[in-house]
Amino acid sequence: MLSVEMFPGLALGPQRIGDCFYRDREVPAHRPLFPPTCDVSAAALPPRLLAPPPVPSEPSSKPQKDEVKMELENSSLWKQFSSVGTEMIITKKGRRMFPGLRLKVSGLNPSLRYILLLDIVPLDNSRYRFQGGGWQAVGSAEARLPDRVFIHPDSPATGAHWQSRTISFHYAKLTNNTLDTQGHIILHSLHRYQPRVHVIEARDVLRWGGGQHSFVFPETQFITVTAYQNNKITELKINSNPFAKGFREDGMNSKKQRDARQKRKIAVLNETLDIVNCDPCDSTELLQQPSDTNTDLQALALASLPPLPDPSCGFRPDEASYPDALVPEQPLDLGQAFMASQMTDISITMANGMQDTAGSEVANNMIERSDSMAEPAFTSSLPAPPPNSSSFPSAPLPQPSSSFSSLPSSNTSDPQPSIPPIDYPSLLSSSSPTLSAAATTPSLQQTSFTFPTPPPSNTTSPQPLLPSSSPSSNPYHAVPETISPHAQTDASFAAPSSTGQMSAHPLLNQTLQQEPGGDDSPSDQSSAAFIYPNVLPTNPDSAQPLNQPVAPTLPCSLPAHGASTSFAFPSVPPPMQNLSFPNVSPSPALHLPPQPLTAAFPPSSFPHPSSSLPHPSFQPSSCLAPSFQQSAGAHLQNLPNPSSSSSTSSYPPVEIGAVPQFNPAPPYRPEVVLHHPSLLPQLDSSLPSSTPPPALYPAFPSYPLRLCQDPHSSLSIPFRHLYRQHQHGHPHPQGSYLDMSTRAVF
DNA sequence: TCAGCTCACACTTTTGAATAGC
DNA sequence: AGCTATTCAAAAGTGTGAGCTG
Repeated sequence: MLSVEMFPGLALGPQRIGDCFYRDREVPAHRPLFPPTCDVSAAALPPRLLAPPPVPSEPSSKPQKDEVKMELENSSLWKQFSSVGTEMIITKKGRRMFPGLRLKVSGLNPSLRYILLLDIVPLDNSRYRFQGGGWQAVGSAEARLPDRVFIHPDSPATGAHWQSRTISFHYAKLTNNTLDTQGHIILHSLHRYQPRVHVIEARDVLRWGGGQHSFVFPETQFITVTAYQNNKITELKINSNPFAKGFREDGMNSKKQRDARQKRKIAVLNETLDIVNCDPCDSTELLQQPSDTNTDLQALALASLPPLPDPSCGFRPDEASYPDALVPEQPLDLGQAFMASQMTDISITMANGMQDTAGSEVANNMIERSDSMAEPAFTSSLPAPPPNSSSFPSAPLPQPSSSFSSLPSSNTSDPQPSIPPIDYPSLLSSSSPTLSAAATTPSLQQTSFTFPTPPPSNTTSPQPLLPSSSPSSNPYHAVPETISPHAQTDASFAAPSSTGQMSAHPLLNQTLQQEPGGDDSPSDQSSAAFIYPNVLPTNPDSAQPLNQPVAPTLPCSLPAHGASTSFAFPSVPPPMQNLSFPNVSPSPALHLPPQPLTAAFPPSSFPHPSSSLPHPSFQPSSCLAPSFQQSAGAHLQNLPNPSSSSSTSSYPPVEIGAVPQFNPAPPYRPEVVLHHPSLLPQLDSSLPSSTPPPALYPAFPSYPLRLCQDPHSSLSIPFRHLYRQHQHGHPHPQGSYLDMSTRAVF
């Protein structure tokens, strides 16, 4: 369990509490977001600790931030899966997600740089089992696994870059290997999860302090499995995934073809048997056995026998389609039989293919595009998923206000419909009218982004993630940024005085030495390594523009060319922040009430002096949704149906708390893995646990950006793992620190 | 006994290198 | 020599099914 004690840096200053907000473009909702992991602790805390969102003193000083929107291009495909109950295979080596997350983002400042992240959080505390044709919660979830974040290979890239193309996270892999060293996202099997996408404004590569937006698409939630449980899902996967094309009706690896191959093998074995057994009498009897099973058994039993030279002897199974059947007497028959068998398959295949021309082909095309196209054209025999219903069994978990109302899944016969209905409409009700009908609007749009921090559940880590900030501290106010993301805050790159430092990796240094260019064009991404230049944990406040939440610095000490340099992420996902944190006084802020409006992300600890600074203010006017304010427990299902509300320009505020995934989650061992090449170098096992001497790095513009537009190139490099301080690690005297030595680093 | 997991398998797509042609 | 198109092999991504484990 991650605790503030272990990660002092996790403790949030008063200002941090305001980092997380639900934001509505039209009617900005100003809500603190708390990570699921914090829900538990939050639940235990008195509601009073959750100060109401401060009234926006400075409405929309940054219009563009309010305009940030994200669409799920392949939402229709996702909905098809969700209607059945999406299952995601997880393997030890890691498995890609299918469907993949294909997104379109808009509203970004074309000239600003952004980092896109993907993380997956548990939807509830339940473990599921596929029973009676549906998923049902059968017990409590296992201990939460280390949180890992997948950073889009293109990160950081300009808003123009992100907006000019479809953003795909299909390279992210899921694994159930808790000891995974590849940087894959670790999940438990038979648990429900919800992917989240975060857009972090990066003033420069070194600093993540700009606007933060989080997006949740309810239809993308899934249950992890090691083997598909629902045949419908299997069918959908096969029909939708190009790599599974072989398993389609017309595929060479289809059931039919596999059976045919098996029969041929059997035939071969039988031939061997024939050779072995030359008894004419026996062969006659054998020929009369239509059962493949019998022949198989016999063949297997006799396969080991030494072959006999007499080919004339032996039986021929009816299905012996082996072209080279050794039956001189009836070579033609055998051949015909074989051809007939093959032709049957072929004819069927062709027929299927012909039929598929309109269906399968379209499906294939769609499938092929599914990864690249927004709208999957897949049309399956499966009943169209009810717009609002999900086949996911409702978990018998305490979901104070869940937008997932139990809906009659396709498996109406299921005696135990435990599928929490996924009310897309409700969640999508917030969809912006500007979005295409096919596009799915994220249910959650947070103005500020903070990574989940470990819940102070256990005694060792009961430290509050949130600042002890009292309402008076007005934690919900974002500290106005004085510096635009573009502005090169050289000063900000000054060596961090904070204890937490991350030494730059050699690769990083190399990159740094390279021409910063700042060109986000893919062509520039020759290097898979994306360097996050060392950033000084200096007070970002001065540099941060108003209305911008104070970005937490993430000081990490990493070896750089033998010389450790300071490397700080002003605002980094909590997991990363856990790497090393300056002394942060633990605050009771962690004790947050389990209000439905809790932020999806726990406020990350922010070591820098921002605490003394005014809280970042989120355009209250734009961030606070009246409906939310009125009823924190408002359920998503109460939200207007997207279809009906599509015309509405305003996004109904969505309570994260209402979303199952944001419900209290079991304690977990916080662990952050940045799936980005640039982070790899930093993961050297040689990383010093102590804070290296701070190094001064040039401003962001001067850093060469190695954008990984080519996923392959970027992926060729092992993901870097940034581990949080070990659970049992002891807090650094000066506060949090990166204890890389306690954990295996790859 | 059984649910869940691991692994090998066959198939497919993707990718990059090698080659040929202009 | 440089560029483009084609071919080929390797790598990686799929679901399946047998076998293993607790």
